[in-house]
Amino acid sequence: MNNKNISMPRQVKSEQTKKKIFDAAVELIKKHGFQYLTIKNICEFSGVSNGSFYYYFKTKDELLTYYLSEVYKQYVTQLDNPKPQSDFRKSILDAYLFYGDYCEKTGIDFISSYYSTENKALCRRELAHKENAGTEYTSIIAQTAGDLKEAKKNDYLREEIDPAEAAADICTIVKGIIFEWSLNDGKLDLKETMDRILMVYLDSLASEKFRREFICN
Amino acid sequence: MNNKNISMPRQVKSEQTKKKIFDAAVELIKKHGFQYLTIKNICEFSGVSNGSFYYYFKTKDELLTYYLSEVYKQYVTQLDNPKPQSDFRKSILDAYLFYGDYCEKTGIDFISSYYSTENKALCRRELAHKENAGTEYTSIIAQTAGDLKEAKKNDYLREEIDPAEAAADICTIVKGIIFEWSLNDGKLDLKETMDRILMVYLDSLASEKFRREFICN
Amino acid sequence: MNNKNISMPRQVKSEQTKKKIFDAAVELIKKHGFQYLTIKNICEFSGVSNGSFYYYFKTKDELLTYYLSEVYKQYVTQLDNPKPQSDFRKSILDAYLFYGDYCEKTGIDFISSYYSTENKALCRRELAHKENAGTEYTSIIAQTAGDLKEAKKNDYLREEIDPAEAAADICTIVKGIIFEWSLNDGKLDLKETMDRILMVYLDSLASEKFRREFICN
Amino acid sequence: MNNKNISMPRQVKSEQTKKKIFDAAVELIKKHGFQYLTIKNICEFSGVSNGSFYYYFKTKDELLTYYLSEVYKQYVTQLDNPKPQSDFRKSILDAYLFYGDYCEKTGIDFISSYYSTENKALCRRELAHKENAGTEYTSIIAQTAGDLKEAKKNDYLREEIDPAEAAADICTIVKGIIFEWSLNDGKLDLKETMDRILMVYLDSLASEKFRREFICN
DNA sequence: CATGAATGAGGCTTCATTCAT
DNA sequence: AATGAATGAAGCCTCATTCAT
Repeated sequence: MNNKNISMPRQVKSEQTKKKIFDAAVELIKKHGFQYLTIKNICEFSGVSNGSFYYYFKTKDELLTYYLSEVYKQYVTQLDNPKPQSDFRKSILDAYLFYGDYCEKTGIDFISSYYSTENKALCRRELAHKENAGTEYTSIIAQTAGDLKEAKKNDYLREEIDPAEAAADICTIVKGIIFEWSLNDGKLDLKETMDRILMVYLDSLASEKFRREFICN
Repeated sequence: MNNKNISMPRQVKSEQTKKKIFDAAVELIKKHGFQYLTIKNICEFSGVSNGSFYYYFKTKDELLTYYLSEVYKQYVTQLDNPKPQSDFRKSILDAYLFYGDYCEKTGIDFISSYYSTENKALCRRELAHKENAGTEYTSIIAQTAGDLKEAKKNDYLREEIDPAEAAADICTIVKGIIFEWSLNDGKLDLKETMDRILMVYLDSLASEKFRREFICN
Repeated sequence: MNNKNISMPRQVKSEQTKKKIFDAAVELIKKHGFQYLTIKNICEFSGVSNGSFYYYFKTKDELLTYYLSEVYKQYVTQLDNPKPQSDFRKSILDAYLFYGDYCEKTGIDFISSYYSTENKALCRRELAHKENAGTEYTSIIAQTAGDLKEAKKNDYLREEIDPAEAAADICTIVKGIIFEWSLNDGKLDLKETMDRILMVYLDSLASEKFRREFICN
Repeated sequence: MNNKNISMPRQVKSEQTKKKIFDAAVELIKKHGFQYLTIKNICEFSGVSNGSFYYYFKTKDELLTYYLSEVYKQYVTQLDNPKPQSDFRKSILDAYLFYGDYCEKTGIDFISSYYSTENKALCRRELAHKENAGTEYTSIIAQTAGDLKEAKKNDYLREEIDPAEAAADICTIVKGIIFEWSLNDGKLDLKETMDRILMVYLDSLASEKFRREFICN
């Protein structure tokens, strides 16, 4: 088909096929929703045979898992450059705004289908037992927890706040926001809503000391 | 079959059959989840024939629509008695704890299936245009908004807070909590999580005046 | 299709459909072997839709179970007239010769396919746990055991022989004979072989008293 | 990969690969049964590529054919040392108990799969016409027949018994036992059952003279 | 010799829906 | 009103085999 065929090493071509399958799946969900994500459709759409699909993915679920890891990789890559910030609220908010950005780019349709209560990939408890744990959320939660611990060390957090728990709770809130965004078919400013809700919540975590230093009055 | 058949007016018996189907559907979802809600199962469970099902409901979707409106009716009935409270936080929290209670009683399986991004019944925007608008949430949001407006009137809310918007945001947060609860298959203390997250958020809405009067130090 | 269609009651037609499926399955095995017994083939061959197959049989295995019960019914019917015999050897032999006859009529091809170690329908242990236990063998074994018990009561059996166990062992031997018959594609006189082997075995069960009365010298 | 590659003649390495495939197949059947014997599994288990498999075996069936001849070779080797015994019953029983032992060691799964009416390797009639005639059974039958002939020469057998036929019949009975053992997934004491059934049968072959000399009373 | 990507027919099962009775 | 037999598209997955490299 293309001029690369001549010299393309096997490995590269193989990866391309897997990518074709993956891309087809993403497109299919974006355009038609989760319920259209059938093996047959994936194969037709990607121009790959049924057998090939199962050559690359042992099962349909494995495709989803693969999706997660890919998202995670991309996420981590862009996140490599940490931006140390003194205001823990900003730092946390930024992380989630980045994720919100990703959601918007991925498209409302895909995210909408992806946010199913049956999609255990969204649930850290389930994934905790698997080796390939580490989804978008586990990563962000870890970062958030780090930020909160740092803040606590500096007495910027109210005493009774447990950084780890609060990090998980923030994640839960974000799920609510994205769920709502999906319900409203994107007719909701995702990042603005995140900003508003999270800021109210995060403000509440701050200690008096933090208030004096950062919020002034 | 039974002696009631003789004297029962047609219409009544008809309604009864419809109810049998409906009840079976509810039970089925509660006990086994949405994915078990097949026509065959409904018929077996309700003791009604396949053909009868399609006499009362043109399609499976029609049953679901009917289901939603019925659940809502029952819910509203129980909510009629409002309990005025001076601490807006408690008032709002109570409303949602009541809802959490309802969720727990309804069962994780049903709720889990119900919380789909495709279930527009959860989305106020969509329903605003329909006659049967007003789901569980529109009701609680309205109440919450009322509470917040009342609070604002008494200067218990920070100036920049918009009661209506905050009410909606709280609802979004709650969705996140229930979504998380579903993802974790109920292995999460729903009401405790609500309490924890909402209290942090609601605290943040309160004005200095409110703090002095209710939180003391 | 046929003139019966007009007045044929539902129930009858339903049974006919089930029979069509069943007959198709039997024919298919006879003509092409077990490996051709696929749902698709059954449906095409019987002119019944895929859905109908699953309306009558929950699963492919259920079809086989059904086969067993049918065989059993026929068997029992023909066996209704018991023939009391003083020589337990003859009585037992007759029962198995009858079964051998049935096998021959059913056809070597079907029996050959049917006698698979994977066909748990042939295994009494497995069936013992099911309600619909009672296959061809359980019935014959029961009868044989009865004959042997009766013989023992009359001191026609050697002391150390356990009637129940011996009945089961005879059944095992018969399986061996039919297996061999199948291996040889029927080029083996089934009933003669049964006669020869079983007689040797049964002779050995007899007591001295039996020998004196029945075998003379 | 390893240093042996350098000096190993091509042919040897070739044979090694074929052996690896073969060994993997044997192991696979022993451990997981015939239904696990897929090309994919063989390749994964043997560490040989899919393509290599088809280099050495034109088809899956060719592997099975190869398998049969190999197993037979090994079996015969172990049987070379005959043990002369005066009691023909013991001699024959021992031979089959040895075979039973072999079956147990080979594993219920393989034997279960192997005992198919389609496996003509089990049928002496078929094999008589082929070059590679002589399976496990032809060997044991020959030995048994020899034992019986010897017994007949000494007047230890009832007159009407045909040694060759009886030898074949014993083999048939054993097939029945192994078939039953397979049906019961090995939950049957194979050798005990062999002992019990064969002894009853063999007893019946014995002449009065034999009884007087060996069984005493 | 060796590799492994690619194929596609075929297997079993589920399910919403239609329609004659 | 009620029944239940009949339908067939669709779903996921397995597997022996081929072929370019």
